[in-house]
Formats: sequence, C-alpha cells, structure tokens
Amino acid sequence: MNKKNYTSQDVAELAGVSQSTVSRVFAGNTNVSEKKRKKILDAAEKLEYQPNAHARSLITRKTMMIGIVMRNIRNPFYSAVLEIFHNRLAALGYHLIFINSENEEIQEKEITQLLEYNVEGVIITDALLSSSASQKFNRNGIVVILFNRYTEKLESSAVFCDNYLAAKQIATYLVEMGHKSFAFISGPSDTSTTIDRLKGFKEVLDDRGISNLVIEPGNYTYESGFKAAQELITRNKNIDCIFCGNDIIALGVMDAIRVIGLKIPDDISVIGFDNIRMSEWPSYSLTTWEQPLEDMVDSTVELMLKEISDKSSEPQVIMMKGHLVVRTSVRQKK
Amino acid sequence: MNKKNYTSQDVAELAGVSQSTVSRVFAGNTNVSEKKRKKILDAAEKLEYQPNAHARSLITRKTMMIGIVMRNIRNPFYSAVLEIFHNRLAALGYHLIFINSENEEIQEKEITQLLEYNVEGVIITDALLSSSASQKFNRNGIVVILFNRYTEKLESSAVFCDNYLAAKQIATYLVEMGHKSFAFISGPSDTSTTIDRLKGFKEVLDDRGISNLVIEPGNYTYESGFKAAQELITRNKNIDCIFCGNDIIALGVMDAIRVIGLKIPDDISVIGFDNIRMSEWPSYSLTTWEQPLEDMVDSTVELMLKEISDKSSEPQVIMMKGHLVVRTSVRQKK
DNA sequence: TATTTTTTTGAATACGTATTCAAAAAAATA
DNA sequence: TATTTTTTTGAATACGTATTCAAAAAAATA
Repeated sequence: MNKKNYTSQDVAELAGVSQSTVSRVFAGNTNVSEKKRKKILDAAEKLEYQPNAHARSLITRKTMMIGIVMRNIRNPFYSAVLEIFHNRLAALGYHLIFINSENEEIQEKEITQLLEYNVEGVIITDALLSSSASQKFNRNGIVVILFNRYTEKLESSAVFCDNYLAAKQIATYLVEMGHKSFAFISGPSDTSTTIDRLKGFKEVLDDRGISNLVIEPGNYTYESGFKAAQELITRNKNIDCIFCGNDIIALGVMDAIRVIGLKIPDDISVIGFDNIRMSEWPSYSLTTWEQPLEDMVDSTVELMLKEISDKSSEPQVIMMKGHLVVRTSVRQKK
Repeated sequence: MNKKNYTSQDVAELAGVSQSTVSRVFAGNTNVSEKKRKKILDAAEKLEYQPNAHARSLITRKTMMIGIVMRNIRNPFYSAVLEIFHNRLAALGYHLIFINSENEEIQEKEITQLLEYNVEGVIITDALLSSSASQKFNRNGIVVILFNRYTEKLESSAVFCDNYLAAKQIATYLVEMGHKSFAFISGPSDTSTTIDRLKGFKEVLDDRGISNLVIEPGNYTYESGFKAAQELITRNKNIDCIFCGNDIIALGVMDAIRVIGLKIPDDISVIGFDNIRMSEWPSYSLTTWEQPLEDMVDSTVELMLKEISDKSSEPQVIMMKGHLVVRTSVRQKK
C-alpha cells in the first residue's frame, strides 16, 4: 500500500543518467542538454518523483520555512495578518510554520521547535519575546521581526504603527468633538501598543488640562471590553467617551453600553483601533484608527528577505502611520 | 556574526565520546551510562546544540509535520478550528504547515509543497480536494482527512457534522414555531455542507407540503449574506424566516435586515449554523446549530494518528451530531 | 576468582539531495 | 582537418542525524 518514495537515484536509473544530472534538472541548473533534460523529466513524471525538501535543505542550508508566532488568532485583526503574511510569503516560495502561543511570552519549547527546524526567519505578532529568546535566535542566525510590537532594547527588528502619534490624533479628535470626560480601556499593560497608545492619549489630555482620564484594564478581547465597559459605566456615570485599545475591545464595549440601555454615540462615544472588517458592519459602524495592514506586512516581508540575505545587518525599526476612519460611533457634542 | 551551527559531532568531540552516543542521548535512547549522558548534556548546553530536524527526519522517516489547508481563515469558525488543531497537535509534538488556499479547489502547487516537505498528514478544511490530488497524497503515503467536508467517492477520511439531520431539525423547529414562508442562503453549491443542509431542510418542508422555499446563493461570507438578504427581502416581501448556511452569513443577513428597517425576530426570524462566538454577542443573539468543534477536532486528530501508524487502514467517515442553541433571533409566531 | 550474561560504546553506514572537480563530449575557431 | 574553447556529464563527497553490528566494558552468576 505505502509505496516507496522514489528518489533522484531511481529517476536517474530509469532515464539512464547519473543522479547528479537529475539533481541539476530539479535545482534549475541550466547546464543540462535538452535531450537528457527531457528524458529525465519523462522519467520523473512516470515515477511521480518529488525532490525531498529536507535532504535538499541539508545541503543548501535554505529551508524556505518561516515561523509565525501568534497569540490571539481569534482576534480578526490577526486572522487577517496571518492570511496576508501567508499570501505574500507563499508567493515567494516560503512555507509558514504556524505557532499559536498560549502564553504572553513565547516559550522555550516553541523556540526550540523553530530552531530544530532551522526556520530562516520568525515573525512574532502579539506576543512578547524575552531578551534571552531573542539572543538565541540571533546566535542561530535566525532573523526575527516583531510585528505590531517592539522591545525597548532593540534586539530585533520591528514593524508597527506609530501608536503614540495615532493616539494623540485620536485624543485631539475627541477633544475637538466636544468631549469632556475620558476613559481608556487598555490591553496588557506590558505591551508596547498599550504603552504608546496610552502615552499619546494622556499627553494630549494633559496638555489641555484634562485630568479625569479613567483607565480600565483589558486584554485585547471582546470579553474584556464588555466587562470593562460595564464596570466603567456603573462606577463613572459621567464618562462621555471611551478610547478602546483595539477594535475587538470596542465591539465588546459597544455591546455592553447597549445592554445597559445607553445609546452610541448619543450617550457615549466609542473609538477603536485597527479598523478590522467588523468595525464597518452597520451594527457597529465604529470610528477607529486604520492600521495600514497590507503595507505593514509588505514592509515586514521585505525587511525579512533583506536580513535573511545579509545576516550582519543591524536591527531596524519601521514605523508606519495609518489614519482615522470616521464612522458614526463618535458624536459631535455641543 | 552568523555563527556556525554546532552538530552532534561537535558535541561528541567536546564530551569525548562518539557521535553515535550523542545521538542516542538526544533520541531518548536509554542505553547510555549516566556518566556519559551528563557529559554530553553539559557539552550540548555549552554549545547550545539543537538537533537538526531535517537530518533526523531523513533517517527516521518521520517529519512530525502536518499540513493544514484552509480557504476562509477570516471566518471566525475557521480561526477557531486552526487554534484548536494547533493546540492539540502541538501537544503531541507535531508542527503545522499552514496553507491558505485561495481557490476553491486545492492547487497543484500547494500539493507539491506538502509532498516535498513529506508532511505525515494533511487536514483539509473548507476546501475541495480533487480525486487526482487525493490519489497523489495516497500514493505518497500521506494521510488526508477532510474536516467539515466530505467527498462522495470516499477516497479519504472525513470528519463532519451530520448536516442533513441538523438541517431537518432546524426546519422542524422553524415550522413548529409557526413560520410559513422560508428562505435558505447557501454556501457554494458544490460543497457537501451546502448540499446536505439544503437537502435536509427541503425534505422537511416537502413533507409538510410547504413548497415556497426560496434559495439564494451565497459563499459563506458576511458580505454574501448581506447582499443575499437585501435581494431576498426586496424581491420576496413575505419571507418570514431565513435559514443561513452558516453563522457568518447570518450576521450579514441580520445587519441587512436591520438596515432595511425590519426587526429581528418580529418581522423576520434568522437562524444560523456553527455557533461561532459572535453569535452570542448581544447585538446578534443568533439562534443557531452548534457544531461540536472540540470533539470534531479531537476525533480528527485521533483518526489521523491512527492512519499515520497504520497506513493500510481504509478511509473512515466520522459523523457527529451537534445541537440547537436557542437564542432570540427566532420568533414564536401565532 | 572464573565464567557467563548484560549493558554500553564506537565504527561504519544510510537517509536523499546539491555541489565540486576532473574527464568526456560537443562546439567554435584556426 | 587540427586545435582550442566551451559545455555537459558522472564519480565522489558532504550536509547532520539514527541505527546496525560487533567489540569492549561492566555486571551478574557460578
């Protein structure tokens, strides 16, 4: 039943040539006469020969594999990220090893797996990378790029949105729309996204002498947004706008507000971050900040290819802009 | 910068033993004296030695890699599927090669990639598998399991919900709730899920002498549901309930209905299929059919392991039940 | 202690490919 | 046609590991 896998040796025998020549044909080497090439391809087809990628990678030292580590694949933002990364990298011949990290920080076991398989690069989204992990990858010549995150110490390259600037513009927008009383629902407090978004937001409020910002902790999920909004509203009756750490939080917030019986944006304005597809669904129509996802992925892929071909290049940070997408969840107040 | 990767040979030299013995330690072989084992582990740690998975797989003929092919990762149902499959398989030491098929049918190129990497198994969800592709996998001793799909010819194993029976129960429920005028929004018409759900639904209606079923084509996306509902309602004023091919369609349908200005369930009842997380969000509160996702994944993994260890086993079909989850999108009519 | 049995060890080899190097064949030039 | 240059080819080898087999060492038994 389980037929033997044919090898380049089998093809060579059937075609009456040496294994080297078969290998040359499949490695795309041009120095093979048309006559033999044809014979070899015929024989290969007859045997349904497939080169063995593992044997090949042993010699070439190219595995054409990239690891992608995610923590929150159920967040539609990251589903989209995964899809786009796959499409870009597959087009370049790379294969994706998908790792769903269950913990906030990428685990020893997961690192080991990626090292054993000699991935050429690792993309880490939505997860933290310890300094020691980062060094481990570096020492093994594996390129690491953080996506939508960065670390202070700059041990690996990173591609992300300028969250600080975006949050400033969001705050300015809310203030100019006439809001007086502000809340922020955060993600995990040790993520760069949360830190920068809060920083920019708070700075604008401080500049304008607004000191009543309420901060409610969340973890970038619908459920955490829902719960945070409930607490927030029952505790602080006068909140008139909520800046949500990301869109999926915002959806939970909006649902909670409505369950309580308040109206959006009449009673409370809500603003998100990411511009996931759902935010434009009429049930939500969420005003939010769009991250230029496709561009971010393109930059990440480009940077990764560059670093793979030149391992000695210094870690690099690419910061992108994005823009406000105005829908109907923020009200112009008098 | 790019330091050489150390090999078992390097470890052997540092520890003063042979390469064979180092290999034995890392292959988990017990026949190594404690003294040498310790020396080897020390040396390995000092060099940060990682066995090379590709070289290993060449000998053992086990790659510990599984391919997972998906078409619609943006559908939250499949994000969840991916997450659960990853968690189960990672716990067993398997690695996931993720492939996002852009076409309805899995492509030659994608098959080749999986063959080249000698994956031990392939899980195909939400995509079609041609007969020739199926044979190709079989001939190479690669186990294929269809998830949430099956093919008529039974060339590979399949795990799915009894869609026919579920649709019958859904139809019965709608009839008994007093509905008179029915619509079905389908997925692609060549998928087994669509075929069986429509068949079961129609059969019950036929049995009860109801012949006014309107069928609107969709493709298992929010957008297709939205559009289908718009057309349906403007064309057929009297529809009083819509059975949606899956939940994400149902969400689009609900939004479209509300945009038009009708109320759910007062004017139109909506029922879905899958029970994705969003269907319980208060904005939707969708009555739907729950697929026993965790159980389906568990069965798939179990079946896959069995077929990997016994390649000569016959293709097997596992059909699961699921159950109706009643929320508030279906009305009891008089 | 002498002998037998069991455990540990290393040399040799294989997995399936790409590449180097030298030889052979073909093509280009004189 | 004879010579030089270029192209094609195959033998040998390497990538990094696991495993077989026989020998050596250790443990158990007489």
